[in-house]
Amino acid sequence: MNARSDIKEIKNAIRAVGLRATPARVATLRLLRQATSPMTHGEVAAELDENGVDKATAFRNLNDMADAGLLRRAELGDHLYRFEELRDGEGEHDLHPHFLCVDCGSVTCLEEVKLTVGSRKASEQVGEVSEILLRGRCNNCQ
Amino acid sequence: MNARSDIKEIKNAIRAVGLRATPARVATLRLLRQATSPMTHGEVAAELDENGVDKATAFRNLNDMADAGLLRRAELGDHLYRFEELRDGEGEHDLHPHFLCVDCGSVTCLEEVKLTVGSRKASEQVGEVSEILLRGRCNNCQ
DNA sequence: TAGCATATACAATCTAATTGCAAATGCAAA
DNA sequence: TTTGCATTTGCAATTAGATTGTATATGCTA
Ligand SMILES: [Mn+2]
Ligand SMILES: [Mn+2]
Ligand SMILES: [Zn+2]
Ligand SMILES: [Zn+2]
Repeated sequence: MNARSDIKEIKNAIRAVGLRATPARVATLRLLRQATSPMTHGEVAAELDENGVDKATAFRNLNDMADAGLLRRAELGDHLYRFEELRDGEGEHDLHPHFLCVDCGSVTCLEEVKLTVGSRKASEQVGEVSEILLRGRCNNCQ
Repeated sequence: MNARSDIKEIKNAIRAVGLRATPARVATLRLLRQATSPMTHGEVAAELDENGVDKATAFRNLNDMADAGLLRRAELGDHLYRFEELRDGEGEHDLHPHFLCVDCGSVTCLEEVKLTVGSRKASEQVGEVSEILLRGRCNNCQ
């Protein structure tokens, strides 16, 4: 509810995956929880810079938390990494798709998007699909 | 049929989009026509390097031919650009999806993959989808 | 609260991609 | 065929995102 208990919860989440709950990591996860779409390393690093956190530290923390299974590191086809917290119970599989606007770079999480049965069969002949990405132009950019 | 007439045809294709048919460009398009999947800038540049073509030239040519509508510059979510010749009549829209193996980086062109009707509706609320990308692990990498 | 593995700051490094510019060249017009 | 000139090229420098090395600082457990 309040900021104090939020931070408690954030520290717990970080420790639960075997990492130390440092100020930089708490600030990172708090940022990502406030965000409505995945944030780039640059965006996260810029925010944490105001707290005196180095960008190498910011990036290492994002990668480490992703490796630990707390975050998802998404590559959306614009040569930037983006990070979002994994929903409770969302594993490496059943990751939700994203939409990236190639004009403005905005990202939308798409919970319900799926392939047709035929498409799923066709793609499974090639390999095991773990991620679906849509690209195009968002409504603001039409 | 033979190499001679192939090269004629390649030169024609390059000139048809308003560009000069230089040796570097002919070699580039010939490479892409032989390839079975889109090639990265690095792959193209490495081949052309043997002909004494500079990588900046290779990249400029790939970008210029893509801007001219002769090639497609695809971003498949691994921070590399890949290039493939546009099929005859394949415009900016109706581009076929790709599958990228996150392990070995291999790419497969998927002609038939589509979204379910519901998914298409859901994604159109966000914007106009022009590209679909699947990521996962190919059969070789399971 | 002491000990130590983990995490941090700061600087250096890596790779893909791009740019500036003078010299070279494709090609259309003469 | 030759000429004129815009386009293209080679080469070197640069940019930007991401990563790494390392000495110091700190979270956390005992
Ligand atoms: Mn998301
Ligand atoms: Mn393709
Ligand atoms: Zn947009
Ligand atoms: Zn593979």
